[in-house]
Amino acid sequence: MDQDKGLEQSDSRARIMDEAKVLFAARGYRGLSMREIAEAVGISKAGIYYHFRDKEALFSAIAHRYLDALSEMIDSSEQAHSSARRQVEQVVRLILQQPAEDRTLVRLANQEMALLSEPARSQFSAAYREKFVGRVRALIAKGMASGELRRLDPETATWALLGMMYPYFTPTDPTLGRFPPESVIDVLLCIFFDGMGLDDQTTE
Amino acid sequence: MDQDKGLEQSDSRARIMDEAKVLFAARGYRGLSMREIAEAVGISKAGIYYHFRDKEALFSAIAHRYLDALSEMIDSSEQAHSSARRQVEQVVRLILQQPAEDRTLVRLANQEMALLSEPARSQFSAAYREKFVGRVRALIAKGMASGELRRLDPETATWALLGMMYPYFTPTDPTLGRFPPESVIDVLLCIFFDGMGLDDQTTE
DNA sequence: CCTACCGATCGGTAGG
DNA sequence: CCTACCGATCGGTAGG
Repeated sequence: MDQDKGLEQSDSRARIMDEAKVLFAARGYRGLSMREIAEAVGISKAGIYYHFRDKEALFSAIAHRYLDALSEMIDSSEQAHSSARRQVEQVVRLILQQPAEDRTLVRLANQEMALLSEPARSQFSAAYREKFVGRVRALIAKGMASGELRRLDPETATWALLGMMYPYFTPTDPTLGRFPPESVIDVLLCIFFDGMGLDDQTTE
Repeated sequence: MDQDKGLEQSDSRARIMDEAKVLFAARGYRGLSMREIAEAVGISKAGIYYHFRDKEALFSAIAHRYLDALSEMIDSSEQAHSSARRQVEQVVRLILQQPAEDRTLVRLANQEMALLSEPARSQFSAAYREKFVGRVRALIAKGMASGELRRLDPETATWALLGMMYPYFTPTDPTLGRFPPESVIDVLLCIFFDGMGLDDQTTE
């Protein structure tokens, strides 16, 4: 009985988060009402407030759960590959190979977080660095230290890499919203590691 | 007299767009009410509806005006430099040297456009390609044709370049929200043109 | 007839 | 978890 209750509660909570995740990704924080989430889940609006203190708590739970998923991708990349460059490459592949509704959470969490309260914002910001950006930065810095990568500012290089993935985090553009094919991922990695330049064009 | 009337109307319209631009950039489309815009401008809410059919028309006008500004940046880059590589470089510099409230419009327009009606969406999407993305793509394609740039997929390369600038289009991150220093712009261009790689790490 | 608005309020819906 | 609601505020519009 107690087990059943526990399972049911967790199940409801997870179902709310799963439904809301997709809807938030498509419509943004303010563009989605609690009523619509309730209808999608098939419960009453008050039912959501039983599992989550308010709209902000629901959104934050989805964002933090996704940070844990990203952190696990970095774990697996670190275990499967030895060189920093391969580890970075694997992280990029794992992120871009996610279904579109998951990929968009990177962008969503960061941008819509500006609409939340200060405690929620700073808490997410800290977790975002600790569980994801800081770890990617550490991989890149390690590659620079070992001589695999050029010694540029690691922070800027990290954001350049993450930025190159951003166009695939938005479902807005019809030609980009779907799964990026393997060839696109290869091109992005190729540009990041080897660049677009051919000749030395330092003079105008 | 007629001149004064005309100037006043244009002035009001421009002032509404300027105030709303900053507020939309900080709070998103749904996060900002017409009442707040009116208060910021110092007129009544009905005054805004005299100049713009509705909220959507106001947002679209801001987005399209910014596309024209981006298009002019490309014009000036094409006139000032001969090589495709330098032209691309100049476009990147002009975009990132804009004040933060202008830079964020790239991201804002694209993402919040999903909340608008289908006609507004498709109209912006077409103008976005015609006036900006398509022209950047053309510069990159020209560089590939002339042998200045590696022959990768031009569309993917364009989005990689624009993506690298995206982290500087969001005021969310405190360490990135402000003006990117010249050195950051240099690092981005360095990575795009020359890449991060040093050794050949094709084996695992 | 025109412009550039204002005070007040409409029908609905938000988060709680 | 539901039904039944609230204070407030939403985008938009009336007559003057």
